[in-house]
Amino acid sequence: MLLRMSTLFLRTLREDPADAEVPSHRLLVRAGYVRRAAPGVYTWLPLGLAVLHTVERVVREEMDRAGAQELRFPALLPREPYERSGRWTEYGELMFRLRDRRGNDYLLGPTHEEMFTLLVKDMYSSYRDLPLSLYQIQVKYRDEPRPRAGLLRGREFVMKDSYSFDLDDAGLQRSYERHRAAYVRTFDRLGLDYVVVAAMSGAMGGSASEEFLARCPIGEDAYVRCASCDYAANTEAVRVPAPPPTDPSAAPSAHVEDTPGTPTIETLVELLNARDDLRRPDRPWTAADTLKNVVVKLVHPDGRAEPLVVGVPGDREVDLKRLEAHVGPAVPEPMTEDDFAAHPALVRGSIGPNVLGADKGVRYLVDPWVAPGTRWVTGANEPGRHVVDLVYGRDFTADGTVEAADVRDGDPCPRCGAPLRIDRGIEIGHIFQLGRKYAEALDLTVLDENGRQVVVTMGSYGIGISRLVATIAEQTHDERGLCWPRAVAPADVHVVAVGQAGQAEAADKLAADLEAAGLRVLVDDRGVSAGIAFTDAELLGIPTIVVVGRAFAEGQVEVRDRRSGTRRALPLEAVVSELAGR
RNA sequence: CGGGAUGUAGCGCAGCUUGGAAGCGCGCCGCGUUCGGGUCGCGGAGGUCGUGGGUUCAAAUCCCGCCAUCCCGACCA
Repeated sequence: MLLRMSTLFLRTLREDPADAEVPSHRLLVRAGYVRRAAPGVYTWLPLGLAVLHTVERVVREEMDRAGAQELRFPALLPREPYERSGRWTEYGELMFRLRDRRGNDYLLGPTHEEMFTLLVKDMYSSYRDLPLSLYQIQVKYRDEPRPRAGLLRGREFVMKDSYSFDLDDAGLQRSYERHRAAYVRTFDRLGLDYVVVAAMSGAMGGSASEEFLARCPIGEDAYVRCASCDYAANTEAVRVPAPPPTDPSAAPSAHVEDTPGTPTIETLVELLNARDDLRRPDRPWTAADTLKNVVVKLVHPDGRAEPLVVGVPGDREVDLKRLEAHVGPAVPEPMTEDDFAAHPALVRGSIGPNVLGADKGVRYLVDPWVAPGTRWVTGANEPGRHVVDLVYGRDFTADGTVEAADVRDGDPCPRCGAPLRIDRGIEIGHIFQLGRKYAEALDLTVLDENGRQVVVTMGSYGIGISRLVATIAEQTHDERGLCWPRAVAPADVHVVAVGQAGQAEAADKLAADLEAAGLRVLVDDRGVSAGIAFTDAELLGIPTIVVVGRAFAEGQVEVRDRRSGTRRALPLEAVVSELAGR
């Protein structure tokens, strides 16, 4: 492959586009790899498409190696399968819907579990056909409420999705492990810095699930990692270890106290510490001794809304993202003034457990930090009064527990107790053990060796291919521009000619020789000034830059490494063997 | 959906406060010049000032509505 910049469909931009914030987005647009077509929708220009294709190829090779078979569904899908699985409703606004001239409903596929399941149901009916893994690399559509950061969160994006079909749980486990191994190989080959973390299965349903997160400060996912053991989890999926049980009989009976002028946790703690009769003998009161009952509105997919009260320690916030992972597909939202007006029993700022509970019409869940035997100060359901020494399990109970309190840097590891470190990442892959949810809904069964109908168990596995392009750019760029790893660069060598004493001709010949030696070559034959040629070469980010310039008169060229910036002189005739022999 | 900001030439922006002939830089076209880090000079092409209404002799500028985009929070590959 030989690309000449004089004819390549490319225009680099000197300035950052106004709508781009994160580095990968800015650089991919400036370097002429992609262009925005609509919010969250991008056009792939020749160089960008080359990178996309390379990433696809690596993914494809590893999926094939893992024994999965490629096929491809349409992006335009009929309503019916999604109606059957319940997702026509569950997916809500996130789904692009359209109608044909006859008034039939269609959608642009946000994911394809239904289609795969139905296809296998159509074609297979025996346990002898299993196990089976199928995949496709395809464009997905999701009407994201907020597309962001260029390719990182688009409304149209390229995804590799695969599905495994097994007769039993052990088979599913094997298929899952194969996919996991294939993902590790794929992301290693692409040169990514990533972690594998425990995840919630979310809207997909099912049980075990892990995410592959590329470490990156602008990532949208927060995860924790244990400093001492190998525990790692998305913050949504962290399980807080229950505090050691305390002896409730050691606590005095609960008593209501007048606490005027304490609208906030902070003022309440201050007052508790200031009152001689309430002061703790062992240590001062802190916000962590208070129980905060936060009201949220739980909105169900069918539009129904109900209040839900979540009890968390007063020094922590309710993390709506974590909460949602446990109450999905319902979505928790903050309460509005109107919502509070509809529930006069809930006195804002003073909500106590004795008015809560499913039996009283308001569902009440507590975070695991609120464990049996723990002692709390909390609201007494009227302004200016609080209950002290209220013991969970003795004085009040909830309808259940839910992991909802925010996770902090330094929180104990659920496995070994060492402090957790919190960090951010970009979700580049997600693997699920779906189980039988879709197979049951769509009636995918096979006959086992005894001739009995058995429901198939499934796994679902995704890689965000277009997102990977941006993620790699994000992890590898520097202040001068893109800086591709060799495995995904749109070319191997960028040849630049500067000067007029025959350099252009020599560069062109060198480029042709490099191509003949099997390298992918980009040559800057535009005849622009050296400054422009060098700056663009650094912006485009091809790993090796060869300069045919000043030293050409002595038969020398300069070979630069884009990443390290190192430069060395080589005789012109040695370049091909040197670079091709890499 | 809540909060913040922005819409003026292909791109990046000024002009708006205080209404009075649409500007600058980059890019693009032509001629010359220069040639290892965005050379310099001369001459050009290119704009319904997001949109609808209002005020006014006169609106990019003032007022009202709408639309769009970006950023920050709740969703996901």
